[in-house]
Amino acid sequence: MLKNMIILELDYKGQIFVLYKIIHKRHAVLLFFSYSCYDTEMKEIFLSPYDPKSTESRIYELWEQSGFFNPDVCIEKGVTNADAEAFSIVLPPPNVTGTLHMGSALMLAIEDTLVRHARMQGKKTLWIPGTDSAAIATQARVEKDIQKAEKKSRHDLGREELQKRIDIFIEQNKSTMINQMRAMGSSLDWSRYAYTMDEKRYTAVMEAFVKMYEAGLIYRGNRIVNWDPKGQTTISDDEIVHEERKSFLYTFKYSKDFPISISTTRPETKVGDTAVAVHPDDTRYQAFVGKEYSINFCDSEIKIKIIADESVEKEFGTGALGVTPAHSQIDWEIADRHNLERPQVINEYAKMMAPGRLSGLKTTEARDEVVKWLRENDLLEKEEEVTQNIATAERTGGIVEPLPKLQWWIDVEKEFTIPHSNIPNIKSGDRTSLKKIMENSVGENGVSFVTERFEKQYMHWAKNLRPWCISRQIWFGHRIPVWYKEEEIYCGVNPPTETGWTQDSDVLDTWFSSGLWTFTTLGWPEKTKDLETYHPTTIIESGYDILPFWIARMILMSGFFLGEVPFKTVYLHGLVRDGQGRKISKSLGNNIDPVDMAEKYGMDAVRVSLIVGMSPGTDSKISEEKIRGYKNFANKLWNIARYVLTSTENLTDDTVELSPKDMEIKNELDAVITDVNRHFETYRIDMAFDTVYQYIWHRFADEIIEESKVILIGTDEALKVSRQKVLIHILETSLKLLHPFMPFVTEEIWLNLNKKNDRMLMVTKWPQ
RNA sequence: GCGCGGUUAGCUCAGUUGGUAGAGCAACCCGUUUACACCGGGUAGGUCACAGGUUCGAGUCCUGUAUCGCGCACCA
Repeated sequence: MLKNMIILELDYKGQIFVLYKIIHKRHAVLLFFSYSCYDTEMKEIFLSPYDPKSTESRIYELWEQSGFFNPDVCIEKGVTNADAEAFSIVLPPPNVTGTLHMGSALMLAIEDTLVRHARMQGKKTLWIPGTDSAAIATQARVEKDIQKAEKKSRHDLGREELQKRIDIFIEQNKSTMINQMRAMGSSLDWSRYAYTMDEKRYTAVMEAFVKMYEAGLIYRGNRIVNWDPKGQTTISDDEIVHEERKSFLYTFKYSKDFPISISTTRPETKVGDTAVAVHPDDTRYQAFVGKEYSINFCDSEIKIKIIADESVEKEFGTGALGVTPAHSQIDWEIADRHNLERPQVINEYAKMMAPGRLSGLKTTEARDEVVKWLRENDLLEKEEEVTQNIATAERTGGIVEPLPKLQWWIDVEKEFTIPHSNIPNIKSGDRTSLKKIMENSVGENGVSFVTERFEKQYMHWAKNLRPWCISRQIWFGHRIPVWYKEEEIYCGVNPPTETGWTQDSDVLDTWFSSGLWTFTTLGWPEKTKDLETYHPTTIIESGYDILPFWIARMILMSGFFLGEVPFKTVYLHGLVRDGQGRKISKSLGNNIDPVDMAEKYGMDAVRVSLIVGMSPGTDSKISEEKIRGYKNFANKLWNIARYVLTSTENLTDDTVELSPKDMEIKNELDAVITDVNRHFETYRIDMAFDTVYQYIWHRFADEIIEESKVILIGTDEALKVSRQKVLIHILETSLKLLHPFMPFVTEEIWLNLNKKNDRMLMVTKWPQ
């Protein structure tokens, strides 16, 4: 009778009225009669299709109230042994400026799966939640909002007022973000929540800076930096995106008397030239090496020395390089080797500082002006169109202008004595450097990568490590704990007590504090129990796009401050793309919002859709159809539970031995468990899920249950009871195996299996 | 330029130490008889990018080519 009916329940005067809509081909007939559920054994909840909406928040509340997200509570309540193996993950803190997107949803789904699995295995399991202040992005966002609403710049507001506005903005966004993480079902230990700018973390960052400064690894120096004129700040090499553009390569001479022609794509910088470099072996120019020329170039008096340097390629252009030390990274290094002057000719607003006709022009205008001048003076020899990679700032899109600036740097090559070390090949008390720490931390007994190719990428990056510029000219962030008074410098966690000191106005690169994240979240610089128990963390899980930014910096920082690696394993996931494999972008309008999708299909379906077909390090696809498919799976499971429940109600004697056939079925399930465990060990959770999914749907439901229908109407009592026992066993095991992936629906079924005295599914023992 | 990946069914992807090619979605056909139509049963669909090599045997290992993508560096 119940088949082919859509059941609508109406609660009326304490009775439940049920509307059955009987489907008969295309005709629908409505019947109306009352049906009392209260007296029956069967849980009325199973009469309707699974409804994630009414379930999920209720279940999450139950979990949270139980306290089991906190490993200390698990030990206290006897769920975990006090001496169990530790398993810890720090959540890569999502940016407070945004809402949860599919990328963070994937991250949460993967990590929660790993964490729930570990917890059920009886490990002391800690997953630390956090949010990130994302200094530059946040400040830019708030400034933009203020500019739009009030037509004011940050300078109109002042540092303190801007800070206040940012704080308000962040408070609002933080709760949205945290609620969305909860909606995902994330079993994060909220009692250990950390925010990158909270008091504890702030102090820790200050402490870290001071320690590195005292070790001589942080220094202030005038070097060439990547300056973003649009964002008015320095940026690191990693924040640069190269864009291909068409431009012209000009070949010319500085003056009629100058013996060598040079080529450039940026003629406007040539007023800052102090040398022409040629290769030492280049016979064409050897006679001129060492000569100096004074020239009036486009209204600027310049002095050009001809030098020989190995870095010049004979074959490129004319084989001679005009050296502009102040506005080119390579030229700056050449100037180092040859002790050249470094006049700055472009300022922070990308405008010319040169005298005469170029004075005050934008660089692009100056370029035209210089070319015009060259033509007028008959100095331009060649003009060819070339495609060039131009450096732009990732955040603002501004064209990066290399400039010399006084900034704070971390010296990655400088040697220091490491007091304590667990890093492979580095012993306590050894002389070492940050670069050596980075190179040695990865490999046997150190950090291992789930996807091998990222290890190669990492090593490549570590080998080419350069001085790291850590100061940023913005207002929101961890302020550099350095004070100046005339010629004196003071560096300390607390400001100097006497008057007359002014603090450095810059803040730290956001990756400086992020690098400390695995241990500042565990209480460092204090020697806490958490730090001892959970560090190094078991695994770091994040998108592969931040490998150099974050993973590498954490290894560097943890190595320096703790003498150990920050994590044992690196699991990097790919980008989430749309159903056709395109990048998700605003212009394509192909964004799929995880929270919207969860409203429609349930969070379990969203989580699983993200995990299926995702192998570590490879981009994955998400589409609404896929999510719908897994909603159906949740419902399938729901109905399996309903069937097992109704057909085992009268199970009386559970001492009966299993029939040979049922024994076989049980062994088969054990093989599935082994497979799933093997996949978990290699972090192939996509395959682990697929194994469970295939088993439940196509073996358990399609075959075993179908078979059972015959057995259960039969007359052989022993066979019947045996089968009932096996059905219950398979259902319970399935729920356990599935729980890390689909925590809500499995917990809900578990709670309705009349197992009131048992633990919640999230802390039952994982099948072995 | 240097380094690293991918190329397997119409689409998206698995394929763990070499041993008869797999899944999901889509397509097509059939199914109103009690867990589920948010379902079931079935059908069709592949020179595993190409060329060569190792091997009794290659999607899997080696060499080369094509092509798409990623990372790093940048040529002034």
